[in-house]
Amino acid sequence: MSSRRPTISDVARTAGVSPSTASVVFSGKTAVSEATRRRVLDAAGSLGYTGPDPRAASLRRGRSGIVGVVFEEHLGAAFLDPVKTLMMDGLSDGVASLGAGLLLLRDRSVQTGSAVGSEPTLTTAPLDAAVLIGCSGMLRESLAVVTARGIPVVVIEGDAGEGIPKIGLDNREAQRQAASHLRTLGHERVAVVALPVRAGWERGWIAADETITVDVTRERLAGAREVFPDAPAFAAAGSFIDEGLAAGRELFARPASRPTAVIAQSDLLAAGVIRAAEEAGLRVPEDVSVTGFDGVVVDGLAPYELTTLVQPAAEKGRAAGHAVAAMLAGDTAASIRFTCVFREGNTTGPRA
Amino acid sequence: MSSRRPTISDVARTAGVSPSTASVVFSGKTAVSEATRRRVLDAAGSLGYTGPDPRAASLRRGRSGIVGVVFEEHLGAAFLDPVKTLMMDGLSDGVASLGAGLLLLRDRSVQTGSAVGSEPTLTTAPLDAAVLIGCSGMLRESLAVVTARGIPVVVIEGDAGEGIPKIGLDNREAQRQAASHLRTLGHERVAVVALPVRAGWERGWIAADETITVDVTRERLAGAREVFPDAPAFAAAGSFIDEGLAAGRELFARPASRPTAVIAQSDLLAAGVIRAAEEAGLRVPEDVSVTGFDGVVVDGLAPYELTTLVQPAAEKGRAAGHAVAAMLAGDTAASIRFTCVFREGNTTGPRA
DNA sequence: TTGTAGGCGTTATCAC
DNA sequence: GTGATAACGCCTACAA
Repeated sequence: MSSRRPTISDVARTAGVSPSTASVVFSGKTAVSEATRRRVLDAAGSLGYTGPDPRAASLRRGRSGIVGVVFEEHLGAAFLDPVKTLMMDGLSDGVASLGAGLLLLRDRSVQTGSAVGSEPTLTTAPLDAAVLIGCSGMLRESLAVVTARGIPVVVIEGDAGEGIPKIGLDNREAQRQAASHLRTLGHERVAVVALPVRAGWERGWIAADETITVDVTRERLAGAREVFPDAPAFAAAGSFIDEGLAAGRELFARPASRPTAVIAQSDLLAAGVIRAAEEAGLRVPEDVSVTGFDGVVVDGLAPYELTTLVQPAAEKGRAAGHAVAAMLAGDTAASIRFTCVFREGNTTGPRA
Repeated sequence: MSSRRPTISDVARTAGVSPSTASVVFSGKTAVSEATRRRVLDAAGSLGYTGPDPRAASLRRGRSGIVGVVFEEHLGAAFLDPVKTLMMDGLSDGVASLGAGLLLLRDRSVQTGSAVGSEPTLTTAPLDAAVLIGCSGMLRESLAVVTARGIPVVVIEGDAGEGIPKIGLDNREAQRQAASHLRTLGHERVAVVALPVRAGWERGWIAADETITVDVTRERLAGAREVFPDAPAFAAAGSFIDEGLAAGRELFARPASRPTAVIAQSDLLAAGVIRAAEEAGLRVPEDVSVTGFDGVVVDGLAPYELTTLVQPAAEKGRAAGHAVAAMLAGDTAASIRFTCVFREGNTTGPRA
């Protein structure tokens, strides 16, 4: 009935060896005679010692074995986004080689209204490294925190500036391909349904492109604008079917100005736009063509197969994991830019 | 160009105060005169000190602010399961009040083939508490590790035995309802498409019910058997549409023995079974009725609305979070059993 | 309000 | 192969 949990010293004492020897038995860093080893293990067993306290070990080692994954949004929202889901999958693979675990974190700036200092964050979590995801303006802030702490950082889909490895896509070029495809089909009145313009954005028309702080949104829009310089753009509040639906309703509201094609910046948005079209009595692709982005499987899109850009989401995560591992090993990690693959489905067709 | 990161002592020295005073400035545990406070903060700024090292702080405090979430499967698979996704959402809410973050962990027993001791696990992660999810046989092992470490633990969907709070569903009773519904419709030849029987299970017919180590699977099957004692059961290798498809093909292979109704233990499996039915030229629900379980939105199920049991997935997560918080506060947490709601869709109908 | 002292549990280093 | 020693960086009684 000891009042506290046994420590490695207790074990060592019981086994009749020094603490350092006992430590070595558990870490395996140095050879130990089989006899000693046995005695230590037995002592541990009889004392109910289950191994070194990770807190103490990580203080001593300077490593916690934890990689933070910073999401801008509410975690639930992150899980609901199929692209992020795939990325996490790859990321968990990527850091596994490192022997690290993933700690889910929300961005600081999102933690409004919560009790001061109670949240465990970028500032207070015992991280070996951090991966910032799907970033934007928030990025600057989180990045500042992390770099100030001297923690290696990798950014996925966002620009972090000098010396920060970033894993991204050829967003602009890819989106341009989709736009070209539409132009080839004869479309001229094209509208864009964009991802959020910045954190906390409410949906609405994008007035000035310069106000866009989210890199992905800006780049994809730029790609579309290369082909259709005057295409109006309506930004959603997030990558959800419902947001696409709302945006679509807006686009199809006035028959006179209705576009013959819509470039959605994500598959989920595209799915919503298609629903809005159906709602408005428009056929896809006969009356209106729709393109997506991501190449993920979408809910209830049944008869349709989106014309979209397939991105290697899981690969991005894996690459980020490897980059982190490299940095932790003292190497420098290079930025990587993945390429999207255009895939034609049945949601685009010749202009009516 | 100091060779190492500044510590709180460095800051204190620079500010001309004692380390403890500096510490207090950062923790806010005690009042500090505005002047001292300023000086300390200034010193910190000039030294590039970004706050207490979490590793040291957590050693000292005995708390890391991290709650482990243990998945049996590959993390990616967990993310692909909508039920788990919802649960994580609720869980992240639930522990937020605690000021803790979620560390994603894979179960020990699943880590086959990886380098020995390199993985950060239940054994080595600095956890304040753990939540075991969607458990089964693995549970015993993980549980042993965690309890041996003296870490508070909560189990979602699984039996952990004495004194371990568990968050679950009325699986058996709920599944019995669906079965009754089918019998009311006149069905007699009913088959069950079950969730995995144990970790690492390959799909196949369940020979003996006693071999089922996964609680959810066993309970739901028991519920179905209350109404259809002789219903054959085919267990999938996971809760995926493709698995349901494979199972369905098996069920519909021999016309002579084909069931008129299928009880699937998850909505995803049900969706797959429906596909298999279509493939076999069977109409749903005219030729074969199908019930699901979970009440989540399913991919491409378009014209169908599953007859299913809606479970409060997010609530379960939230409850687990609260339970963890309670235990950490020294209170005892009670087990909770949520109730599923039967929802009739258009995938069940009278026997042909 | 501020300072002093001691230890949280481990492990790296180096000598034996 | 084993042991003594010294941090790792912080926090919190308790004393002043």
